[in-house]
Amino acid sequence: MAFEHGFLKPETSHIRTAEMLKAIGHPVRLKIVRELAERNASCCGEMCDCFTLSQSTISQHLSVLKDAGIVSVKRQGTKSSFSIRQDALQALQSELNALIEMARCCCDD
Amino acid sequence: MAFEHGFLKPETSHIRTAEMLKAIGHPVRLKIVRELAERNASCCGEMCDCFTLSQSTISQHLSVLKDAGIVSVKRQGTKSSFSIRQDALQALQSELNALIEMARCCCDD
DNA sequence: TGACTTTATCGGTAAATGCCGATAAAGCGC
DNA sequence: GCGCTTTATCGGCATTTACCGATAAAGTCA
Repeated sequence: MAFEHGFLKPETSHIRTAEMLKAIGHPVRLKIVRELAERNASCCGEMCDCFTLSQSTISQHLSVLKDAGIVSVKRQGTKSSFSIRQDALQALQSELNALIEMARCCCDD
Repeated sequence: MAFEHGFLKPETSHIRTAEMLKAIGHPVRLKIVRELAERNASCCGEMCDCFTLSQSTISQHLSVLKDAGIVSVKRQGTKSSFSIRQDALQALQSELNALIEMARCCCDD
């Protein structure tokens, strides 16, 4: 659902970007992303250990991150292995860089 | 309410970061930020011209961005002049950089 | 097959969000 | 003071979000 296709209309990519930012714009999900970045990959149960929230809640947060394209999932046995999508973070990074560059050009500091 | 004090507990700054990301994680607000980055500064009325939304809606979006510390406001006559806070964007940038760096270290690409 | 582990999904609820029109507030110029 | 312009705030509404417990689904292994 996210990032499958290489081509996006500007406006669509704009919405995609907002979706990604929104996904990591929640304390729990931001922490999940950090935890994932610190390990190679992790499963839902492991993530649950980092929080006092219920398993279903964590699973749903992971699902939001997946739908936004921030993480990818791979089934391994009974577990689901989640890992960061670097391309997603880099897309956000270039978006931010562009904003900062634009702001630097025309906004007196 | 945002960024006034230099010292923040790690967890607090974590929440702040999420708040900023959430603020720009909305298509309208992301576009507002882009518009502001392209100009030096702008007022609410000018922003309204970029959208088909009502004035009160745009005003509220600007307020969200202000509360999150993404933009600053300066009253000028009857108008409010909004402009990007580069320090905020840069804070997000370094957050993202840190994440990408962590992911690069331990996540096989 | 059946017990077990792990994750996803369902149903429900309280709170937050996004939007609007109407109105208030603040600052001009006459 | 009185209009005028611009912005902020209020009340209300529909939708979304975040959370939970319960349950279903998928996989492993004896």
